[in-house]
Amino acid sequence: MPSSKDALPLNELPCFKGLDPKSIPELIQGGIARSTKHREVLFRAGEGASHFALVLLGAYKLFRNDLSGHESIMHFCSPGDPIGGLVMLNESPIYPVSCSSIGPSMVLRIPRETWTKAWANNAHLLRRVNQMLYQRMVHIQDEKVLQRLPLAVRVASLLATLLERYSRGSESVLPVPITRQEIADSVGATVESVIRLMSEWTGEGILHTEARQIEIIRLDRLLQIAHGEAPVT
Amino acid sequence: MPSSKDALPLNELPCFKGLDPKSIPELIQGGIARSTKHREVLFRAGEGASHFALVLLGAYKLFRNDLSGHESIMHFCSPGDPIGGLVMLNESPIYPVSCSSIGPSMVLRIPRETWTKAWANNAHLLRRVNQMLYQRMVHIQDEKVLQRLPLAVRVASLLATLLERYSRGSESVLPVPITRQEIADSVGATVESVIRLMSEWTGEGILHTEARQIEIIRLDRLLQIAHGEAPVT
DNA sequence: CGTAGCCTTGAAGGTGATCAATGTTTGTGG
DNA sequence: CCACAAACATTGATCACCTTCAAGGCTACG
Repeated sequence: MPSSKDALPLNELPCFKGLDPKSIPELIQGGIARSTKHREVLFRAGEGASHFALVLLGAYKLFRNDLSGHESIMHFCSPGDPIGGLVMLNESPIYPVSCSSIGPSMVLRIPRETWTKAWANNAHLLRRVNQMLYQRMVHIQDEKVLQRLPLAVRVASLLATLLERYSRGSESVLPVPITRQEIADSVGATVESVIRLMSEWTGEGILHTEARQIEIIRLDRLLQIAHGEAPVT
Repeated sequence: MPSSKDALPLNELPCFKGLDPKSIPELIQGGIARSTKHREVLFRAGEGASHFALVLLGAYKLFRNDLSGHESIMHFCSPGDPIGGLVMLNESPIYPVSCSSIGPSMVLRIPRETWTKAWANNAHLLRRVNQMLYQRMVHIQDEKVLQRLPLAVRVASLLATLLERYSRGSESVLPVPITRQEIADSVGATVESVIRLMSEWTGEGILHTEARQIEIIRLDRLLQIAHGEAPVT
């Protein structure tokens, strides 16, 4: 067992919160902490799902490729997020999405066996998983509602959401090195379009990018744009 | 208790399949079958979720409205689908979507109490619900992947999916009166664009519409379009 | 028989895609 | 530590797809 497991406050992860700490070892039995480098692939859509995982550090993206190979990003995972927890329910589970890390990251990789043994019959845990799934669902629905709105609205929404979810405290810098390509893949647009928008916003002092770290200087204005109240330029 | 409840083979609904038939009455305690007319609203996004429901007959759409009031359709529900089952897990649940019927339909409306009493601690049922939720998630992800592809691909995909999901047997007519506006709201486009496409397809003998019933004559060609293999016109 | 909901068609215009070229940063191996 | 490659960022020109706006027709139903 890797020592890192003890070092991390597992019982503070959202899906374990409130549980009897003594029951946790059972839930992560066979779990191995795995570090991944930037852009390293954890698994690919279509592979058999032999493990699920909990994000410990960094960030991961869940995505799929369309016919022409373009990536479509479904979700950005931050510490505490379960990965592949939902697919475990199936008999012969197959990952519906691919997963790769953004920046150096770490997951706790837990064999499916542990799921069937310790999770599948624990109503409390199942409700927890359900709830996280529900939130992810609402989130993806939020994005769908935005589908018809102008690109500026979608990008502004994404950035605001990421800032809210990722940043601890009142930090205004996204702690994850997200590229403009990834932003484009997430909102369903091209890099060029995203760049044009963000360049404009940088010029207006709303954003600032340094070493791939995106700083949101004027969250208020970004939210205005996200809500379609942007003053006509 | 309405007599219709006994008339319907509840134990054949996907979420009850395989359960001990004797346990079912407990699961639908307080449930009332409710008929709804075409376009009747079952609940609105933002309302407190006092009930969940199972679709018995007909169809329902789950949707949300964007800033400017446009509808965005998240899901079409067919018989057996649970409605609002996921949101039940929250403390003070609030519907994340609105729901209205398409054509005359019927649901079994079950009070939240029954959920907390009979469902919340039943691991088997929770897994079932989880699984249906999972499928809905995969489906909405499928749609997101299509987001960047041409409208023709998205509409063709939707029609093919609906046919597959809704039609019993090898029927080629969608048994639900879906309007072009609803198709547009589902794929994130305007009515006019959808009409132009479908008119063209009707001209080519792929589709046929009569009394708002859409018949898919050449599923093979529709699938070609959906897969981006459409011969250049 | 009139209204409401749905379908249709046309013309004009814009948002964002595509293509192409170039600059910049990061990472890697000799 | 330098050189080279790979990944990322940027800018401009052109063009297509789809939206928007407008007007009119069809069908169902109270």
